[in-house]
Amino acid sequence: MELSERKRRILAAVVELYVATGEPVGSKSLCDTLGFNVSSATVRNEMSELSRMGLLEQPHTSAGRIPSQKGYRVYIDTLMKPRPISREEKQYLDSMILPSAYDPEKLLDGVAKVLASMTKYAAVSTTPSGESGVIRAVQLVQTSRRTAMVILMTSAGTMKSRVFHCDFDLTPEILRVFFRLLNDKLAGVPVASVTPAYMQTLAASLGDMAMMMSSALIAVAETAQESMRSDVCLNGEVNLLFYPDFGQNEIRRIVDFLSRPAELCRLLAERNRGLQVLIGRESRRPELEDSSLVVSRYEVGGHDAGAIAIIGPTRMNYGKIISNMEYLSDSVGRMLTELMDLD
Amino acid sequence: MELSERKRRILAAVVELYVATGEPVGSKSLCDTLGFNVSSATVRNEMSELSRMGLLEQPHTSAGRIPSQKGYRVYIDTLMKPRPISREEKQYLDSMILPSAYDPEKLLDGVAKVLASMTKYAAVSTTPSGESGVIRAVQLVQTSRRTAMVILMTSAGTMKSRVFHCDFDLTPEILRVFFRLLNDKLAGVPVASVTPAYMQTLAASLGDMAMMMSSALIAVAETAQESMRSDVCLNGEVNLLFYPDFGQNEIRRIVDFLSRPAELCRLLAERNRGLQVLIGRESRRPELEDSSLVVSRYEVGGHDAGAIAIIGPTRMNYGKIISNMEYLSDSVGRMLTELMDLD
DNA sequence: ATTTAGCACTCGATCTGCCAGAGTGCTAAC
DNA sequence: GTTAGCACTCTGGCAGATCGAGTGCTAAAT
Repeated sequence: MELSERKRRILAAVVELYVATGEPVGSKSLCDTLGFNVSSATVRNEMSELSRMGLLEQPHTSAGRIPSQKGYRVYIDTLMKPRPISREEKQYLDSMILPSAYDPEKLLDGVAKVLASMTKYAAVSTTPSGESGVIRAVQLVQTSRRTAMVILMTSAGTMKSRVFHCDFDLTPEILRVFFRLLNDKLAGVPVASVTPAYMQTLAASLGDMAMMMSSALIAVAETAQESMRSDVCLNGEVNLLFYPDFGQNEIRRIVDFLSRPAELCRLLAERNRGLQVLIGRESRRPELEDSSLVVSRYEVGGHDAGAIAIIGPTRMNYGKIISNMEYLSDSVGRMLTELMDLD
Repeated sequence: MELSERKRRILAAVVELYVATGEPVGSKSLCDTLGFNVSSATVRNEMSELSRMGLLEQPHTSAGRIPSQKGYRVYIDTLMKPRPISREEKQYLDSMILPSAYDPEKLLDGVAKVLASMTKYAAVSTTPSGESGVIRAVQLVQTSRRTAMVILMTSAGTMKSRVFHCDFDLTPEILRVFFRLLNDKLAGVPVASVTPAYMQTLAASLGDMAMMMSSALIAVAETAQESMRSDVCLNGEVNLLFYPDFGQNEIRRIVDFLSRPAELCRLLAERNRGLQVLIGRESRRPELEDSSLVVSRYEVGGHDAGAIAIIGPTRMNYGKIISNMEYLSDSVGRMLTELMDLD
């Protein structure tokens, strides 16, 4: 599997040319573009060997070569020079997400937007999952005469809120008492254990209060449940339309896949920490066999929390994307850690 | 411009057949489908006259007829029988949006989602605009040692929140004092007048407090600013891909238009109350000349607040959509009014 | 032992002409 | 006013011809 220097350069050139133009690369144009001092015939021989090794393939007999999925893999792992992100790019990314850095969901939604508009691919992000977190605090705020808001913060960096109605006028006193009770009972409790059954027993221990505040208790349970869920933010699916790589059918399959948040979430969750590139079938999702996925997990307060990702044609400018996504997922983690005061 | 009963029936049948099949309707198939006791030749004569009146048109000489934009207009205004929404449909719609009825933005986003999935067109909704509202209350909640959340409610049914950081540990006392100050100064003030300049003078009148809480003041100003904005929720753009009515080019123009929230917002804002159908060029947007727009404004607490809309090909099943959208915008209005305790 | 030039071959893309089918408009009869 | 009949028009699909890009192989050159 050792490649000669010349083969390495040829493979890299094929990938880069193909990514740039979208057309199979012939021996002639390869010679022209990369000023090798060899003839097209030599290049042809090399290419033919790369084909035999499974790194290049031909759409049909009399066409040029395109990289195989294995070819892309070798390119990414050993040939591609990582292009460090520039100061301008950093500033651009920061400036796009900073305005929504006041709320985890808004932030991740903003990240998906900027990713989509920057890469021109489809972008996905998941909000921090509070699955393994414990309740840090519950807050109660009156929002009108008979409505109030429950806000539930977890140690995993989530913050969820919900408005509820009462059928009597709320007073600061009532809320204060109930606030004490709630925090006494719930602080430090793993969100995962706040099930309907748990709330039942909690209600029992509250006596009269539980009757009055049943809508509040329901709201608390719902925010707890919701803290465990990762929201999936999807953006820029339409970008995929403009790649000739995808036909009507591929598009349908991909869009259909993207429209299933649960599966998408699972796909992003089965990655390791850090950044990972999945080319075509490597994702083990038949719907994505013609697409590539670049996933980068982010951490909040030192713990793995969520992911950002883009999905595009296998023919993708990996170099540019990887550095940007690494920076972006770092930024997100930092901002959320700060926002949630977890540092 | 009076149409004979037979012409009316023929026009209606052409619209309905064309909407159903997407193919130009010929005299023969018209005769078959609608069991008129006349021959295709007679129908041909009638159709030819409808063409002369500008209600039908022919893609080319030897094709069947399709409705012109004027034809659709006549159909919608005078021929279509409003199909009342069924109990099941109501239940379905309610069940889809109820789970997100705890927050205005979530709700409108949910509405756009259900609209898109139900109609298979692109759906848009705008969150309530607080432009003309006054501040009902400002709430402050501690969310961690050094962070707190500002929540700002307006009489227009908006509720916006923002987390801010302090560089000292917050205490309930500080927050309580600051809460009193804020509400004294801001309750009843039109959100539109809470400009940076206004906050400047407010800060001046707060003395020491203003220094300590400058990040809070900024957060308040930002929530006020944001209360005035309508957020645009967009969903289901990809649905448009699957209509043969649109070619690559039309799709590009439409998607491009949809990606500009400001214009979209303006388009929805220039409508009257209630529901309106805009066929093709009636929207006065060249990008939408091949599409139709169904907009329905909703009210919160008795005042016009926002809109929901769908965008699809001119060839659209208007009857079904109109009744559903009327119900949905009513529901949204009701839910928000209740959520914000404005009834 | 590599590299190169030359050449026959393959295959997709494009263009052409052709034909069938669907639908019309018109005319003349009912 | 309605209908049957007919000539006419236009699209869409299909078959065949041609073009061009690119390959693989062979034999000569370095």
